[in-house]
Amino acid sequence: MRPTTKDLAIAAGVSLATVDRVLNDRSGVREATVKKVNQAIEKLGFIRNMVAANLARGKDYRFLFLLPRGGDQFLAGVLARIEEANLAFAAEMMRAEVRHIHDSDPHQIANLLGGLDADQVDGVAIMAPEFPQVRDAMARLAERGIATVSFISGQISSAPEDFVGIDNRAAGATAGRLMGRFTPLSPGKVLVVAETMHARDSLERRLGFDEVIHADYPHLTVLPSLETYGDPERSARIIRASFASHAGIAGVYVLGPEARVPLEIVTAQPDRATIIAHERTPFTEAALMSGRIDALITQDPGHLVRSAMRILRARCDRREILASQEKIRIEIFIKENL
Amino acid sequence: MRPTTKDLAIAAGVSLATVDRVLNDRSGVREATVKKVNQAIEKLGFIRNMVAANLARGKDYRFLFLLPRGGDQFLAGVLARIEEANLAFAAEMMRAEVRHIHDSDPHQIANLLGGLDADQVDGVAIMAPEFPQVRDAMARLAERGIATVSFISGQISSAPEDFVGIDNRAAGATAGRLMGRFTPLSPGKVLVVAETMHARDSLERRLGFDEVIHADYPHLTVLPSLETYGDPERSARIIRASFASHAGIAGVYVLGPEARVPLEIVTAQPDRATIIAHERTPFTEAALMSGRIDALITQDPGHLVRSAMRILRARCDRREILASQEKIRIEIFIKENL
DNA sequence: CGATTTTTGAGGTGCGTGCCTCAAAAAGCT
DNA sequence: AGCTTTTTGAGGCACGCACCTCAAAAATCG
Repeated sequence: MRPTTKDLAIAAGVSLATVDRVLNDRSGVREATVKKVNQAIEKLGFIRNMVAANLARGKDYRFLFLLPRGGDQFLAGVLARIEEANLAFAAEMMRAEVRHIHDSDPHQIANLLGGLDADQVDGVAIMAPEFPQVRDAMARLAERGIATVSFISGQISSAPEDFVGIDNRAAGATAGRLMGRFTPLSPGKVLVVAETMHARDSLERRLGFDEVIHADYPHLTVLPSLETYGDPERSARIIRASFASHAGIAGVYVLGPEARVPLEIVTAQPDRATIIAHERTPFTEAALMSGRIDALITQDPGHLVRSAMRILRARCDRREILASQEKIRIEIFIKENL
Repeated sequence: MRPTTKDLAIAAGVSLATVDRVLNDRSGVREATVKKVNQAIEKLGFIRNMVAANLARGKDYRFLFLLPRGGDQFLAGVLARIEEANLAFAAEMMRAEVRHIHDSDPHQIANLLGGLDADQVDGVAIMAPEFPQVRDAMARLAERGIATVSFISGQISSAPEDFVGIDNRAAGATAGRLMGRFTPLSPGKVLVVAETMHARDSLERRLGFDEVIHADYPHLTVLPSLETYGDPERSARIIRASFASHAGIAGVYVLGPEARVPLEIVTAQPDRATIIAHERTPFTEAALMSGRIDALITQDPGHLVRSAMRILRARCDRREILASQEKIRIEIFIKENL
């Protein structure tokens, strides 16, 4: 049987009340007594039953996901997974809500964060571009006892353990490697399509991609990134223009999750280029199955969501996390392992 | 606030005792009353707090992993993950033990299963080859109220929801696709190395591999599988012999987790063949990083272990699982996304 | 209809912990 | 030493549920 607080009290030679004070680090306990209790914890291998603790406290964990308002399919998937996680984690007294933000309005985001109260929210997962205001607001949340993690797009300041998402440089490098190995050894050009290169994620992916191509596939020339700004028409126009002005495009790397327009244009070309895109959505999935996309570099939205919630929860409980479980993998999908 | 059993009792117009009888399906309640309570559950959206229930019951979940005695690095990784999971799941009152079996002795396995008692063990995850005796023993466990899942190597009889592991045909197909795309378009031969082709896993991987190669890469010839029987010397001998008698070996597919010997021989050849292997171990990882292996097809041991435990737990609680969380992915690793 | 059997209710105790109160003990100070 | 302040202890109630007992109510049967 696992030792309980009662056993602990006896072993430490103190009362239950004192054990309780130490465990929940309340004030009014001498250093020496704290030490006695901690030694007893060591000796007994006491593991606190957080489940009973939360029951007693009547506590449930309320988390907030701050996500961009944008409506791409990847984000829709994340939302769906949050709903799912709410069901799965209901038994553990955790629930998450979503609040949408304008990801180009740091002021609004900072305001929202500033308005959060520790007895309404226990933790926040934030997906937002980097702004000093946001970073500061996050720091102030921490001071008020609200746990935070950066979600998917990491704030540069955030420590690795506060970031839930993939290493985008490595993801780009992965795309680069596949591009190199999937295209013929003869000289060719590679098109890179992004929504915007102002986002750090895109920059990092591009960086990783270029590194690999330059180092190991010098016969490939990576063209300057095309920015669609999320506008399908502009997107179609600039991609068509690229094909018109460049002969021998052997590959296309789509940096973001919106691959529809690039795909249409590319597949309409006489010579079929290798296409590598990011994120698994109903669209990219279908394209992969039908052979229009050659490989997908993804991160699992379900894992992202659950991991964020588990990490926030661990922070609330001042617990260590199980690193191996929370490491988000850069997944490679081809038709066969979808 | 979530409704409690007390709310349920009021809503159903019965007493707490009756609610309790229904929830834990004890006898002595009329059909009509059961129905009333269930309707109230629906209406209130009552979710039973299993955490409090288990606290009250003083219950903890004891699971058993039955694993082959064999000592490959992949299995060692699984063992390590079980230890890890024991820490992570301690808070949820679950723990797992490992018992080793001779995977060629169905009698021993069936005996072991037959000797298990429902008040010592709540669930069992079994990794064993297919034998009728084992299948029958598993069925009898179920009758005695002990949950079971097949672990990694699926019993053919087991329903998909009782299997924790990957689709090996698809894994083989994935390897086939990568082999096809990673090797030159010129004619070549592909060596397949397995520990034994008597295991269903190996057969399925080979099957999936061949399907893809035959369909899409007819310039590649897949040679008959070489069986090492886990013997390094035999292994070295037959692989060397293959290289001696076949010119133009463009690729090597190592079906199992023991890639050391094949790798040594292959890298010693003048012409470097593409190597694809299974499972992530310290050895294969190092080989991938140094470029001696081109790609790794893996399943995450940590995920396998946790998933098995969550599924067994859900069975015990007669709960649905979150399918998307329990789906084991066929992962592709290259140097860049390791 | 009365006798018997089956259902149901009321209430208690315990699981491991949080959190509160009040009084007692210990420590620190002049 | 006497006083003040800080620590500590004892005990109780609560959380949501399991499980037990005993008696009362309802259904069933002949």
